[in-house]
Amino acid sequence: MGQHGVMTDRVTPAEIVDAAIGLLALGGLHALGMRRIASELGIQQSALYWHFDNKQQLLAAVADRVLAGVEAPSDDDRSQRIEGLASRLRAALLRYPDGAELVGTTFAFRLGARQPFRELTGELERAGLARGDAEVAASVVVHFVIGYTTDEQQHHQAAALGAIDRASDEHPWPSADDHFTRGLRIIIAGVEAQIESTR
Amino acid sequence: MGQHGVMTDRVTPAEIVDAAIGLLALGGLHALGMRRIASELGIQQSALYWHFDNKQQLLAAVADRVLAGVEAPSDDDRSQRIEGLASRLRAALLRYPDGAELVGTTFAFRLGARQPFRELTGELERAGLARGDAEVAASVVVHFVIGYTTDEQQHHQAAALGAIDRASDEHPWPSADDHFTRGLRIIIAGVEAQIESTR
DNA sequence: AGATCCTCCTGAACGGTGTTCATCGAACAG
DNA sequence: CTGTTCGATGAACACCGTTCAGGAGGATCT
Repeated sequence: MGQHGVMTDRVTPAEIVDAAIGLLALGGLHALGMRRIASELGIQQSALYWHFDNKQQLLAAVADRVLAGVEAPSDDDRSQRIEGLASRLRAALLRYPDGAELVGTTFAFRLGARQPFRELTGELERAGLARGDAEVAASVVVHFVIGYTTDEQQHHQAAALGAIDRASDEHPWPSADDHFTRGLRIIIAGVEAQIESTR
Repeated sequence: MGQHGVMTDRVTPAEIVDAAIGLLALGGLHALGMRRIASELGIQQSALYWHFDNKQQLLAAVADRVLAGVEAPSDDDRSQRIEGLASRLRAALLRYPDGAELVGTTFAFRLGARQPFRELTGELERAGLARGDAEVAASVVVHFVIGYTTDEQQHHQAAALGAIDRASDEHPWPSADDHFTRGLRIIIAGVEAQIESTR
């Protein structure tokens, strides 16, 4: 009835995700190769394929970890709950380089990263929207958050990698958070209007 | 004063983009490798680097071609012009496999694909929004169109590649266009509300 | 106790990828 | 005819994700 013996040197999926998160923090998606992850664990790359079917599924597990703990604040005002959830989602994406792109790809492939979308959908159903309408509205919010943040991170990294004209830059760059919040509020106004109209 | 002699076999950037577009139509982004493009032209891969600094810039030229001719319809109603522009943008992205992802990456890198964004911004400025507000609102629209369509195309191709549960699918799949339009109208309602409030 | 099974990993290989660089031919200018 | 510049070659470099036969070792069964 062993379950485990002592069994050091063996590796669990959770440890693999830990190592991957560490590399993501240091070098972004570029550093997240199978060989790099494996060598971080003192393991052969091919060993990873015993725990995950392919790289995409490993990345999906990483994306889920990036989003762990993202949930709506318990505010009295519904708009504030939605805005809070979107802002926390954005903050989670910004915590790691390429976080937004990673989550975006995983979300599009339907391999994970769907918890915030589901929470948003639930919130909107509770507000009186039909299931389908709630999903549509939630997808508007989620696509904006992911898309805007991907854009911002990719531009940021491209600029850091040199060779970008600071002069001809369209976003002169203190105001990314402000732009994001203003865009988000436009969306929320539209959502609230629809809730109003179906009530 | 030669300009050109006869000069067959030599290749222009436009011809390279033509070949790339052809491959994109057949096999999506996966088929868009430097070797594939070069061999389509009967050329060595390394020759492409004389015309483009790197693959990203070549892809940016392809993305601009994908978006060629996307412009707002001349409708009396401003909301209809915005909705029409967004729908035409979406149609252009859907014309090629991976079109949305290609344009999204190019847009984020600021290497091209910005014409619809600029047109949208102009439209909103003409409606009375300040420059910054117009850009924010335009980015909400563009990010939704690109994000939603990327999602749709990626899911579509993942499903076509087998191994997806049709039963546990969250979008039961006749209604992608309808979902898109409904999401777009939520956004436009929010934008119109802001135009109203600043007038 | 020995034989078997199953879990987890190794080591090597396969077929790709984007990018660089020395070299070279052909076309043009003076 | 000489020199320069454009445009292309072909080989190499340093990676990448994925597959697969095999082996080590603990768990289970007889």
